[in-house]
Amino acid sequence: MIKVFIIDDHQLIIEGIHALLETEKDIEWAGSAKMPEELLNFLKTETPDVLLMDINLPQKSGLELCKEIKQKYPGIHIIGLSTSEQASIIRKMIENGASGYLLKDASKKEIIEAIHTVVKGKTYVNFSVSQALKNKTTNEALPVLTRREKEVLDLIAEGFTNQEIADKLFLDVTTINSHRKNMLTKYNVKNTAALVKLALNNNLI
Amino acid sequence: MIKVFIIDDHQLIIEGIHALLETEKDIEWAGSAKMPEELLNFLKTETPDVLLMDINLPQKSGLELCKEIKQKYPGIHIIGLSTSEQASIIRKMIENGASGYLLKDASKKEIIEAIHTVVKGKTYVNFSVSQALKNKTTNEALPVLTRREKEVLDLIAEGFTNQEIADKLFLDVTTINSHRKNMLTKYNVKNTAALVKLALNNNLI
DNA sequence: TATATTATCCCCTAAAAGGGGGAATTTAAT
DNA sequence: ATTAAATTCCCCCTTTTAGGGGATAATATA
Repeated sequence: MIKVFIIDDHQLIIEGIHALLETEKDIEWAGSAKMPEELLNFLKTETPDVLLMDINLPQKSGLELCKEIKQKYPGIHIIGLSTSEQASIIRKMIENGASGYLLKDASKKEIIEAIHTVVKGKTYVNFSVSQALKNKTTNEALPVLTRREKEVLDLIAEGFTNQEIADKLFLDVTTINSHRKNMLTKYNVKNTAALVKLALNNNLI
Repeated sequence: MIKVFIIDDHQLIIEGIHALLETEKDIEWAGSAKMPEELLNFLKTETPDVLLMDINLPQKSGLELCKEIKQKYPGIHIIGLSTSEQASIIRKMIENGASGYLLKDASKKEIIEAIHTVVKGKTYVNFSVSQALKNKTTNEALPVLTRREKEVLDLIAEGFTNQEIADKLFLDVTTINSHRKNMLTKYNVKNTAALVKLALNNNLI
């Protein structure tokens, strides 16, 4: 019997997957959690074989949680669950110890296949995901914002001008402008509007 | 028997809800769709009692689809399904003819209750949603983007200048600039960066 | 410690956006 | 049929951003 635990902040998805797996004879429902702490508490007493993990958790990022769990309990096979096809995120999940990655448009068949694959110690990614990984080889992981850049970009997105930001941060206008231009260059976008969109779509701010 | 149809772009959610409802004796699974066209095709031959609709569909906004369905098939009771707690969106769904609204963190109990409620002609919103509606009375509904404004804003967010947008849409630069300025005024934001942020945060684009 | 990155500031010019008006023509809704 | 809303275009002028350079000090990081 494969013991499967799920962490997802949406009750409906938990119950939906529970119902999906219930018909599988070799899969045992270990339980579910909506918050990272619940999961960590659970793991103190019990150890599931497979952990399905939504990577868009509200409090903690799935990436960090994945890393943490894998360090403490290396025996647990983690399958990331998300709507995101971002190659960079998927890669990072795998780097952080996940054994698999499923998009939420996976089918029942795929999720069961994934569970069976990872308990054997193999890695599973479903078709759409592997497509995403292939198609976006060029699409490297996005550059990271430095602390200052994030600070500036936050204020830009709130509608402040370079001058206003400079005043707030007690810096020169040219400094703010440099940061702005650096960000445009490093993310390869044409102007601030596109920068803000990219940043919001990728949870940079 | 209550015939329930679901439209959602995520296969896993479709199958999860399917599995959830399967144990209910008075609920019959009418089918599912991932795209609006599939749904519209289905409705040409059959008529479900309840339509569960994810409002964050990729192609068409749930709001429009809801309106369209209700006009053509007033007998169908629509329940909006979403992760968004935005009062403005929920209100608009109801205005556009939805009989209910469920967050994806609803439980099995709630979804079944919702189905039973709406077929009686009543309106159902789950606890979290009604809380959201109450708490955000101050949070007025955001102005709506007109079709043209949305078109322009999409292009602005992609990084095009007024001139480039004008060329694309075969309009004068001043027209695009007017739209841009109108949007700044109607959403009461200081510049394009803030406009893009607001639009993305509220699913306007 | 040597090297790379980050953060800060400076110059210049051209392009784009923003702020204030106004006005005519379509479209949609009552 | 008559409003109301949306779409289109125009003026003037100022502020802000973008693009091209470059330079120096402060932190990390190997």
